[in-house]
Amino acid sequence: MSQDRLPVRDLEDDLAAAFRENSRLILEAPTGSGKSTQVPQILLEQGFCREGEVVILQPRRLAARMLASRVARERGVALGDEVGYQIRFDRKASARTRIRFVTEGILLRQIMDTPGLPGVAAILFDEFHERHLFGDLTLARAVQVQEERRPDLKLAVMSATLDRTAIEAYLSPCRTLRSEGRTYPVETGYLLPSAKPHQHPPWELAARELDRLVREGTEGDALVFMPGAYEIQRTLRAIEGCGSLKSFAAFPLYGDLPPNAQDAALAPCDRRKIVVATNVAETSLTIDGIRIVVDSGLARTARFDPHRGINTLLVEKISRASADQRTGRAGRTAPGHCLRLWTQDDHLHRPAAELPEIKRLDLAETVLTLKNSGIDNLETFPWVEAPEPVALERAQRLLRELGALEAGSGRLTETGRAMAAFPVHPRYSRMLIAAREYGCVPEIALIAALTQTRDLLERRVGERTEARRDDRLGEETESDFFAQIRAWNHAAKHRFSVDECREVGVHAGVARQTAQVYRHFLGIARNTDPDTKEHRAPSEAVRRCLLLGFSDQVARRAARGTAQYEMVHGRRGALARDSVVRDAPLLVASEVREVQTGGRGSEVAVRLGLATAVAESWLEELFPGDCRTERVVRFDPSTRRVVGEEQRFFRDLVLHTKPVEEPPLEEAAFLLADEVLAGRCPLKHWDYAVEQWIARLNRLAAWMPELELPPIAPDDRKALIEQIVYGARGYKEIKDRPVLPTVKGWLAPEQEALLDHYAPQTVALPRGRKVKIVYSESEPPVLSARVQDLYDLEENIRIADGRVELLVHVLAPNQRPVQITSDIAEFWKTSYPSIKKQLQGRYPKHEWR
DNA sequence: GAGCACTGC
Repeated sequence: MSQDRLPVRDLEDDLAAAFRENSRLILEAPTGSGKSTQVPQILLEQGFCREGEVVILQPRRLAARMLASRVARERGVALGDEVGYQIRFDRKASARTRIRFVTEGILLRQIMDTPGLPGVAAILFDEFHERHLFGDLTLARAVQVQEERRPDLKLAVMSATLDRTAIEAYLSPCRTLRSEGRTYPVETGYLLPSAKPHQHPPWELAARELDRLVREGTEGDALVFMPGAYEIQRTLRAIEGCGSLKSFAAFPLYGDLPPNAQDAALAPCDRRKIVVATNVAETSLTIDGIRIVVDSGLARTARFDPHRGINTLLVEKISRASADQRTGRAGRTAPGHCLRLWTQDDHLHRPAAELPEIKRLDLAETVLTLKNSGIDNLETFPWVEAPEPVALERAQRLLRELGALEAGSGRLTETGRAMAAFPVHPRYSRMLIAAREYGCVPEIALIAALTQTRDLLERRVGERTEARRDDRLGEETESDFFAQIRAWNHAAKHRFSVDECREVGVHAGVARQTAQVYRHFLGIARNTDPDTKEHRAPSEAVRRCLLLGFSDQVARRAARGTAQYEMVHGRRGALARDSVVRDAPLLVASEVREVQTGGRGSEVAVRLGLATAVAESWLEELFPGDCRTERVVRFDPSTRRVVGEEQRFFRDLVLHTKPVEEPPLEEAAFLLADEVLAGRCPLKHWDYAVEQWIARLNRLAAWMPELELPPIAPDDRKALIEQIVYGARGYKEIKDRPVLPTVKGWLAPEQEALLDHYAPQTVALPRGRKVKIVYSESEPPVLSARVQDLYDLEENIRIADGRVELLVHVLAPNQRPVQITSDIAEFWKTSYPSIKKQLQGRYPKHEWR
């Protein structure tokens, strides 16, 4: 096969020379330079592979396979002979292989298992700018290996765009070479500030601007980038409404789309076409014939918040590098156009590149992998870019909790070593270890496998599919995993038949991949424990294992009939809508994720997914040291009384509460509650509060000896109580005071009526919570309400930034989030004078209109 | 009135 000489071939001699002088190299070469296919061949031709193979790291499986077969074809050899590839569950390579394309996880495992890398002469890190976690780790480890025992090992970092100064410093001493690309020019435009892009939803802007480009005569097919499936659907609808675009064929394209729908978007089309896509089209998939790119500049980005220990998936602005990558999609076959739906000024304020994964993902698996290969000191490990200390600390804490690391030394335990054999998040490997004792290894292996692939169950299926699901799979309420297991078993029974899977809304391809991972996990488990049998374990055993893996994500339902749950570590969230676990007072969530809600994504909420119902007795059984009972004094806003309670805790989570008949030391309880509620004593536990009081009074006695306060011994509660109860403020006065005044008394009767009218049908909270109603002085005035969780006595009314805020105590009968958007102009007219009058007294300095 | 980008062992 004849072919044009690729630009990177011009560097042939430089490359060889650089590698003879130096063991490290940076190659900056854009799309179309031929670096992925030619550089390995150059090394082979120049004699670098006499001692071993050249390994090329690829971020994607498909790319590894395609590149391998292209190079094999160019060299006229059979795939798997001189040229091969290796990805998970698929290897076409042999002892004769000299050029091997691999994915990142494969090489990471290899370098961790056999650090000397026998038989490897060179490693090329392709597409390194994507900065995947495994790629980063592999490079760092390779550099370490090269320095410690393999000075002959050649390393090259290849990329289209790189933050070169940083990587040069990291690899120093190293040579840097640059090559030309082979793409067509793309004319790139921005919106003008007068277009006010942030005031319009991206789908409107995209349809409008695409319409304009087409009317102006721009040629070729169009690719529109949107952050997710929802925005894609809106864009398609908006395009339908555009006159000039009527003759186009429009397709959605995103990862969760069934394969045939994806193929439809990629296939040639007899009309001009518009593909509306997510980030899949930025790197993973190429669409022929694209000459117009319209970019919303947005993407959903996954992060792990190490402070709260939850994953987030929120719409964010993409970086400049990512925008350039998207732009390049318009110039692959001919000169093209790109329109960015943001202003040039906005562009300049965007980050140069995406944050590397190591800076934004959960590092538990990373830390376990490193520790397992004898890297104990994570601070001296040569990170390409060091992770956040808090993220490392969070990862180590989880590993300690799972029993993988020793509490004091931080060294790997026996359990930890066994866990590291499983290529999966340590939570699941811990469960796989526990499953041996519980006799449910197959179930846990399947559960772990299910989390490693895309979602097995199609989301938002119609009623008929739902009915067939119920009919053929049976009903499941104990765990979302059990529902998935049923679905997978059903698919397996029908040999992953696409038709049967479609009937019940199961992705057949996903089910098939899950089967491979499942068998792999089962194999590893059998290696270490040959007695592992396949049988049906009781549901309880499996659920106990899940509890072991996710004990820090135990959640208790806030109230009957709500989807709101309180979690360990003071977190809270709402159970996923499609969860089968209904009515469970106690559950463990295997997925905790913050997502955007509301039309413009203005609000965020934590969703608890992959839920499993658990029993309270299991907590006592598995974590006896984390369960305890405490006596608590609490203010009950619905009765406005302080009550004494006995609370049962799992760590910091209250499992249930039992009223104590006569609150102990009731008088003091009132006082303490008052202190707590007024925010002067931010405590809720009785004993702790008393201790605080003792400390405070002792301090006071030391500072102000003239008061002649007698010192109080820590156990002298009686003396303390007396001081509090008969102290200067007076017990009676506090006891009789209405602790939580509502704003109602301050309003005119008609205003009260209006509040009454709105509140019962609009407010979103369990009984007794407060709602914050905000009156804005904008034109027209806006009245909106939002949840206020704090019982804030002082802040019933206040002014901030020209807005008047009232806190209103409302009892809410339903659970729905609320936005009051009724016509309130009239209400404002009548109520403002009265509110103003109230406020003038309180805030004399404010200027009132 | 609503919930979900992309990979990899």
